[in-house]
Order: sequence, then structure tokens, then C-alpha cells
Amino acid sequence: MTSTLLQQLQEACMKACHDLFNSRHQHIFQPAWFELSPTRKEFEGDLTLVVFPFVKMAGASPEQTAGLIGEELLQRREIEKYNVVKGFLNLTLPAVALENEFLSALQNHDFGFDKSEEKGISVVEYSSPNTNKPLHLGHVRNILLGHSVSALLAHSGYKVIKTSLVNDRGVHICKSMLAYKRAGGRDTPESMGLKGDHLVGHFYVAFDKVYKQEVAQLFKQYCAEHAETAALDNPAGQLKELSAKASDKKSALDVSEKLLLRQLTEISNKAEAEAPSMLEAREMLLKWEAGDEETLALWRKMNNWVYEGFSVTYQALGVNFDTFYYESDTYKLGKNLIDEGVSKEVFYRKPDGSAWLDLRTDGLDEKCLQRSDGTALYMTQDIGTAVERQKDTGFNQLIYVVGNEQDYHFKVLFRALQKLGYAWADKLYHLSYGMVELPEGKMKSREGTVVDADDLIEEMLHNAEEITKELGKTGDLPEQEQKQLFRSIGLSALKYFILKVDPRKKMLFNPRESIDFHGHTGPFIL
RNA sequence: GCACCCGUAGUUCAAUUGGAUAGAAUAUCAGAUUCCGGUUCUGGGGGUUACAGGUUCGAGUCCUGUCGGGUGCACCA
Repeated sequence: MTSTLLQQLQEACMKACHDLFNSRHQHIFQPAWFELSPTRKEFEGDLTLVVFPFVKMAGASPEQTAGLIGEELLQRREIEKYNVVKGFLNLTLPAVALENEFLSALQNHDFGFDKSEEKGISVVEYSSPNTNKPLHLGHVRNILLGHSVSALLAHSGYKVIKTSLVNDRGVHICKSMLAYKRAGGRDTPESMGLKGDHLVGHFYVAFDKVYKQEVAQLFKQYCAEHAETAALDNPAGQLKELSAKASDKKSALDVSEKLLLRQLTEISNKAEAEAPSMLEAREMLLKWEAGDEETLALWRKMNNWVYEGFSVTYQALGVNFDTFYYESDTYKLGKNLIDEGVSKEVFYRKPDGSAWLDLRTDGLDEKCLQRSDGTALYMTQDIGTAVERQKDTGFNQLIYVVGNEQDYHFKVLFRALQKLGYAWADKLYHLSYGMVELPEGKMKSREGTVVDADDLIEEMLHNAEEITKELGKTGDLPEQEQKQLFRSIGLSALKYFILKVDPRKKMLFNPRESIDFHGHTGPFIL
């Protein structure tokens, strides 16, 4: 059913009601009252009008009201026939009208696409990975959502620019660089027979292992040095236990427990910050920021490995991007906008020089926008990139596909841009999606419970192949086409599995059951 | 403590955004098919939509409260 046919009938209904009921009272009819929905299959008819809104103005029972409207439409030859069930008016369209619709749909190459108007430019940001480890199932949800939304927007009349903001800078990158150097600095994806992103990921894990040990040791040492904690025989266990208890709503900590927890947390933070590996990583970041050539060369080399790895994964998923933004380019952006905001008095500076935005009147909080040493924060940067993108593209709509843990961040970001007075600030949208969970709970890279994207894709293709061959459905297709077939079956199962659940809700993935190819699943769609 | 999100068959998810008797898949049970406790078909059972109020002609959907689960509250990203 095209929108024109629907619209025609909607207008006809509106006119009919106007002529029927307006003689007695003046009503302003709103199109929203005339939402026509497809008739349920257990009733006769094509479209259904809910007549309850008009019962009062008709001064009749729902059945009578529906009858009046139906009769009027019939008289005007808008419909073939009608029937009434309670307050529901089921309309049967003339066969000719349907036939015409069908014929014009056949003619129309773009059927189902809304090219009726140019809706402008829509920028969709998704994927946005860190460059220190491979993509996992959480990214897959993000990527498929972003890609699908882009496709939907393109089909509905937007010019879509798909973009990704690559987080390629910061201590976390330095961690894998450091571990790489420690391991001799000679390995390459080729020599190790690994995808670049996986190789770099290994070094990140290697760093973390050493770092954890250092922290544990330091923690123990510091605890022994403190009078209050020296007597504890298992301070690490105590800390874990207490923080678990503190986050549990049902149990409350008593005063001495609270005090102990605070001390232990303080010591733990100190140990984390002062572990030799962390100090070394920070030092490396400073070198990076100072433009040290050796550090930059290593950084470029490893990042390129990761990019090559990512592009293989993207290709396997059948997605792509039009532009990339790199945080190493954008991280300084936004500072002049903070100045602008301060001079406009929508932001303010504290005596130490840090810049803030006060949103307490909006029910939010105070938010730091710039550090006292003048360097940029996540928020500073995001303000900058938004403005930059508006300059680059002139977008009419900017969609961020980002997990729902960052709901607050985007609320503040949008408010900040509004306060700066940008007219396009209300065209920003955070497509917030829920986490992908395993039966044991959240995926945690530290505990090795992440579902790797490449492994998952490979498994899907493998399963598709096995099932298809077992059913003997390959016939005598050439091998190349068989591969193509397994790919589309396997990928469709994966994509449907991910996309069928409401993006806002968290979703469950059970690796032991593997994604189904039977029943209500992807392979049956095409 | 404060803020935001979520609670729907045993399980994983729907429900045209406030419309008709809350639907699928899967699991389960019964029957058919059969070299098979596998596969494939057919049919059945399975629900006080977490709970209690309210608004409405009409509520899974909106409002209030309670309970349960999650996330966020850094001069990290």
C-alpha cells in the first residue's frame, strides 16, 4: 500500500466526518485522528478506522457512528464496502484502486523508497572503536544498528554520510605499544600469522597481566605501611567484599566499614596510579603528545595494523564508512568554543582555570568542560567535533550510535551545544542501545569473556555451510557460488538475531546455543 | 544518596507508538512420517503483561507509588 492511496482515503474520511458532524458543532479535525491501520486478518476489509474519537461529536453509539461514516464513504464511492465491529470501521477498497496501485508500483523502480522530497544530509556516527583491541559482539550490535539506520534514512530521502570516530589516542593505546616494545618489538601480523587488530590486542592483554601483578603487590605493600590496614590479613579480599556490599542496595555499611572501604579504595587507587607499568605508559603518552618521532612511528605502525584488521571485519559484515574522524586529530578541538561559551556567559571558569557548565536548573549537574591546565576532555572534544562536522557537511541531522552507558554524556553534550546557541543542536540524536550480555552477565575483556567479532562471523559461516550441506541443498552449484550462499545465510542469521531486538533493551547472547537457523530467523527472510 | 533505563508464556523476543481475543520462535506434550530417541509435517497446553492504584470509551503501552534487575554520577574515554 503506498502512502498516496492511504492519504487519499484518510482525507476522504476526514472530509466525510467534517460534512457529517460539523453542522452541529465546530470541530477542528486533526489528521492524527484518522490513522488507518491494516485490518486484522480475522475480519473482512483492507483498512480500519477507529471511530471512538468521533463518538461524542456524533452523539451516537460507536456502532452507529461507524455506520454513518461508512455509509457516507460508500455514497462517495471511496470504498467498495464496509463492515462495523464495535468501534472499528473496516473498509474494503475498490478493486480498481488496488489494481492501479499495484500497476504503478510495478512501473516504479523505487517502490518503497521515499524520494518524494530531499530531506537533506544525515550524518550517522557508529562503530567508533578503540585501536587497542579487536572488535567484539558489542561492536557488532553497534555496527549493524548504525549501518541499518543509515540504509533506512537513505531509503527515506536523506543523503547519508556514514562516519566513525576512531579513538586512536590515550594511555590505553600506549599500553599495547609498551607491551610490544617489551616483547622485543619485532613481531608483525605476518610473522605471527594474526590479524593486525588481534596482534595488538594480545599485547594489550599482556600489559594488563603484568600491570595487575604490580598493582596487587603495591597494594599489599601500602596496606602494610598503613597503621589502620596493617593488621588485615587479606586486604584485597576485604576491599572486594566491602565494595560489593556497598553497591548492594539491600545491605548498608556501618561507620567503621565505610571508613575502612574509603581507606582501602584510596590505597588501591594509589597502587593503580603508581604501578611501574602505568608510570611508563603515562610517560609514553607524554612523549606522544610532545611529538617524539620514535613513539609516533610505533604508534602509526600499530594503528595501521589495527585498521587493516578492522577493515577485514567490516568487509565481512558487509558494512562501510564514508569518512573517518580520528581523535588524534580532534582531541584539541573545542577549546576555542569553550572560550566562546565563557565570554557568552553560558559557561564559566573556576579560579583554577577549569571551565564548567552548570545544568542544575535543568535537573542535571555541574559538568567540567576543560581541565585547569587547559587541556581538552572528552566533552570538550565532542563539542568541537560536532561543530566541525556541521562545518564539513552542513548536516540536517546527526545521529550518534553509542551505548546507553553514555546517555548522560549526550544529554549534557546536546545541552551544551544548545547553550552555545547553535540552531542545529536540536537535530542531534543519540541512538542509545543496550549492552549485549552473556548468560553469566556482562562481557568483560579483562576476564576473557568477550565474544570476538571475527570468531563469531566465522562460526556463523561455518554453521551455515554445515547445515546447508547436510540438507543437501547445495545442488551442483559451483564452489564460488556455494561460498556466496553460505555467507548470505550465515550473515543474515547473525544480522537478524541482532536487529530483531529493540535497540534500547539489553540483549542476551548464549554462545553455547549458537544462533539459530530455524524458525523466526534471518535465513528465511530473503 | 541522586539521576536515567528495563520487568510480557519455561526460554529468547514481538505487539502497527493508546485500539479488536497480547503474538512468533524455541522448549514441552500428543499424533503422522521413518533404516534412527535424528529430520520434516499436524495439532494441543502454556499469560492476573512484576505488584497496587489512577487517567481513558479502551492501558502491556500514559501518570503515581512499591518491589526486582541494570547503568551512570572523574579536571578518564
